[in-house]
Amino acid sequence: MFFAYRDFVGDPDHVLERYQFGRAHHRVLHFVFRHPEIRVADLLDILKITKQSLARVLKELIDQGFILQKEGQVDRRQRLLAVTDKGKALALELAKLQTERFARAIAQSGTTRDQAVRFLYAMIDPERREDVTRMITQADRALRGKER
Amino acid sequence: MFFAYRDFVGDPDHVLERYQFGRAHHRVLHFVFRHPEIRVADLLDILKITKQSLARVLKELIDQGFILQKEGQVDRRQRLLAVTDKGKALALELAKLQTERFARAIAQSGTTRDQAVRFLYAMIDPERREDVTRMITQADRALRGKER
DNA sequence: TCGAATATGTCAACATGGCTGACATAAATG
DNA sequence: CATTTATGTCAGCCATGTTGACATATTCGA
Repeated sequence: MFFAYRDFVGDPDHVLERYQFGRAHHRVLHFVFRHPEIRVADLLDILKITKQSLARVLKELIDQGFILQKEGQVDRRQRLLAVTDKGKALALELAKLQTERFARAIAQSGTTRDQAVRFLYAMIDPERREDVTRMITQADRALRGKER
Repeated sequence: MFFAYRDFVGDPDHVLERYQFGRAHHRVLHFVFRHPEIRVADLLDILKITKQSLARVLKELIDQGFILQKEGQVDRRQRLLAVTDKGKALALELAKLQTERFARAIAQSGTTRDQAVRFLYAMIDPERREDVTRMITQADRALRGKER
């Protein structure tokens, strides 16, 4: 698990160096990409970090034009986050590396995609699985928000 | 993968707090446990960190009596590392948490242990897989060393 | 046997990405 | 209008990684 994860995050790490970014930037970019118009508070909730930690990383992503903020129309206190075209391109480039590794691993191991996914999912704390599903499938508060 | 790994290392993290240890200590303890009489250089090679980074963590593990050093008989420059009984107990306690999670995940996902292992293995960079196997199976330079 | 290479330790400075606490501002809400 | 909420920001701390430089003991090769 340790080595699999190390190499899994290794591919993106190389690309991120080009922009002087680290893994923290990747995570932020990823979830903002998956959740257009996400609120800062919800992003913090997903990442389980403090807003002070997020601030530094987010600022760099915004400064370099990968993410932009806009005022919420409904609630103007909110700064809704979304990736720019540039951000989308990078997010996709990074995701591609990881999904390719994943696909290769499945092919080489003779497992099915479904089994691998179910196994990884089952490694997560039971009480967190639902939350994780929501985060991944982005059937998120972009939708839930509208019901509020 | 991100969430699975996060929770996978989460269990040990709680236990390690008791001793004011972090993940770095866990990794060192784990590999020293798996490789009795490992040389410092080989440990650095496994962990892929610098000796300065290792030094701090290792010192704490030695000071608190989890690991001990002894002079190599063959080469007296070497400081061979091994866990104490106390270190063994902690290593086993931590390993138990993770193997239990692993076993549960396998049972719940309907995958076989073999498939899950092969999948994780296949996630590793092909050129590193052999090394990783050696590290895990501890058919290590404890043996290889004798051939030198 | 002596000089070079090796194994390890250690000092100092620095980067990254977490953390806490405190406080500011603007907007929403009861 | 007072309070709560969403966000931002300042300042300092911690863990764990990095590089570079240098010290010491020991082994090894010419």
